Amino acid sequence: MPELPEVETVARALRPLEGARLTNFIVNDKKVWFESECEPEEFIGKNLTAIKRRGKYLIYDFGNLYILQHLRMTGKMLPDDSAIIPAKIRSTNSKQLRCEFRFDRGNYFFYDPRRFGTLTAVRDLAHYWKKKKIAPDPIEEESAAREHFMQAMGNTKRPAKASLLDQSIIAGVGNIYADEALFALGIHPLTISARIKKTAELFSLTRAILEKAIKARGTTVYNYVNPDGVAGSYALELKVYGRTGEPCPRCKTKKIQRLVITGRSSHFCAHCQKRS
DNA sequence: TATGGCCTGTAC
DNA sequence: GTACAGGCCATA
Repeated sequence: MPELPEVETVARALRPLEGARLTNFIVNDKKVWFESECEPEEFIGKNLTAIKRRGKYLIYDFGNLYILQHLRMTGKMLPDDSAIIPAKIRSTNSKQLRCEFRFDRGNYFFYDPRRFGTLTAVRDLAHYWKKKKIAPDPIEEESAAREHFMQAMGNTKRPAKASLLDQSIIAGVGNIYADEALFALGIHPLTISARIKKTAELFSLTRAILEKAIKARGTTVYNYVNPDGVAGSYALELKVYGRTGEPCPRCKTKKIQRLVITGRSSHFCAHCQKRS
């Protein structure tokens, strides 16, 4: 479920592990160890010096050697005694418990029912972001991210919705916050990106929505995401996402519509969000 | 640039 | 049973 605010919430919850030593590291699902520059065993015995984030990636900094974790749709980091992990999964050595981090300060499972999540070991972060075309983080590197966004948006004819989901244009935005940002500014999701006049405002508003969602500890739609088992509350703030058929909260006349754009569902108000 | 595939679970 | 799910990658 995680977009930037959810990943940030996870990073904050795991931050007490900074300074801890990784005493063991058990990979249960080989598929999780993706495009890595070394074997998992290389991390055993190392100190976790910092936990950072860029876009939707969690960064475990082991000092010139990093693990990048992507939670994709259903990935969660949970303490090994978490009640969120079903007993069935626990007792069958399911691959859904993708791996286990054992720190001298506590053990964590990477629990991921759909098994889309990944762990990637890298030595050179900057090189990795460049290779994967991940834009600067809109929260951590605001001005660089804004500059990049302005330039990239002016350069593409793709629909606004597709651009907001494109991590090479803005990092960390997924389907929920993309729909919310376009609604907040009254931009139709099919508007050609380069034709948007309020590009600067779109960046600022998207950033503001992400910040507000971080304060709410993220959005929880189907189940819990946070390592402490507490649900995020931003779902209460959603204006259009998942509200197909409900009256628009702004004009209160038209109903929220659903439209598939580049394979993903978009939610919007045809009255408040006109194509320019 | 758009499409299918990866996986499993849940809602209808 | 069918449709759908917050993301990304490989492929055409």
